[in-house]
Amino acid sequence: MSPTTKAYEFARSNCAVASTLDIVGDKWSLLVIRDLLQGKKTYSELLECDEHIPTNILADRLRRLDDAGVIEKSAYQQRPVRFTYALTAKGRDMGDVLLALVRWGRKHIPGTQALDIATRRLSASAPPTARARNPAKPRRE
Amino acid sequence: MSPTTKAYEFARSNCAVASTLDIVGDKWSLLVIRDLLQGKKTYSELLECDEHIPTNILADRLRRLDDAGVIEKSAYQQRPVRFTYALTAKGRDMGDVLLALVRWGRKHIPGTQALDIATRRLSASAPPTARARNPAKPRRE
DNA sequence: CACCATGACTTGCAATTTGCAAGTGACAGG
DNA sequence: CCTGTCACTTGCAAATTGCAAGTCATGGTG
Repeated sequence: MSPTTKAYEFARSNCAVASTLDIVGDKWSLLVIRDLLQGKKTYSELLECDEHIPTNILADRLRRLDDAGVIEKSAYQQRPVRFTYALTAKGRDMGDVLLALVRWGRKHIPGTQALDIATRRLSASAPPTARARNPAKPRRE
Repeated sequence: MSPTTKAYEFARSNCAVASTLDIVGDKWSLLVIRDLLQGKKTYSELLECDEHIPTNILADRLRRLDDAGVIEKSAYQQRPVRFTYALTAKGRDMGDVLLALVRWGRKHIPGTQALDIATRRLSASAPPTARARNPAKPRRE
């Protein structure tokens, strides 16, 4: 078996939040879902995200999300075989989580941008986030 | 300085989702916020969650969340000094993210329970989650 | 045919981060 | 003095990340 991850095999508790985090609770999964929601389809497109996801991590996350039934992998051509990744209905429902994250980020982290899809649905809320004082702690030494 | 974490020092991109995940994008942070939202206040109360958070991880997450301005630590008594942790307004706004996660979990992961607060706000949606077939992959060998 | 190019990954490996167990420091009570 | 509680810290081994480089199938070009 691959040396990359075998974790998330069973739930930490029956709490809906904890169980959901068992699936997408890491720094990358939701970004992959974000990109798929925005129309990216292939491995190489997903690899080019602004956050520079490492290729082995992307392969691992796609595997996990596929296992969890959040996305679906399918070949769109043979010779040479090439794949497409797409969200399932289950995955598309993550859109609400993404939207909540965007709203929070736009409201509390100065200088952050919304997603294209989110922008359309966010319409009137919050101006272009005026770069200003961030109420974060002065950093403990 | 402590050997526990120094990461999350700068944003991976200006995307609101990515920036928010830089703060709460791990398996534990949102569970701590969940518990604070549900009324837990002290370190030892937080330590007793169903998911068994390791004590060093809890200490680290509280430090991070405090640095990020999501929670606030304050002494509620001297001699001996004892602390209370509470969400700031910024932290309370994470409630929407939690709610989205609960809704997704309840809808797509059989056998999961909602939070107390969420239950009140979730009222009519979805029955007590009828334990049934989970459309997850049959596990690649 | 030789050579370069894609697309989609895998492998190696060092640097972080987890997770578990045990230890510490400041008191309070008996 | 001994035991207990709260709030953490330390030590490590094990798991996960992140970076660079390699692989494999096939297609195109000269």
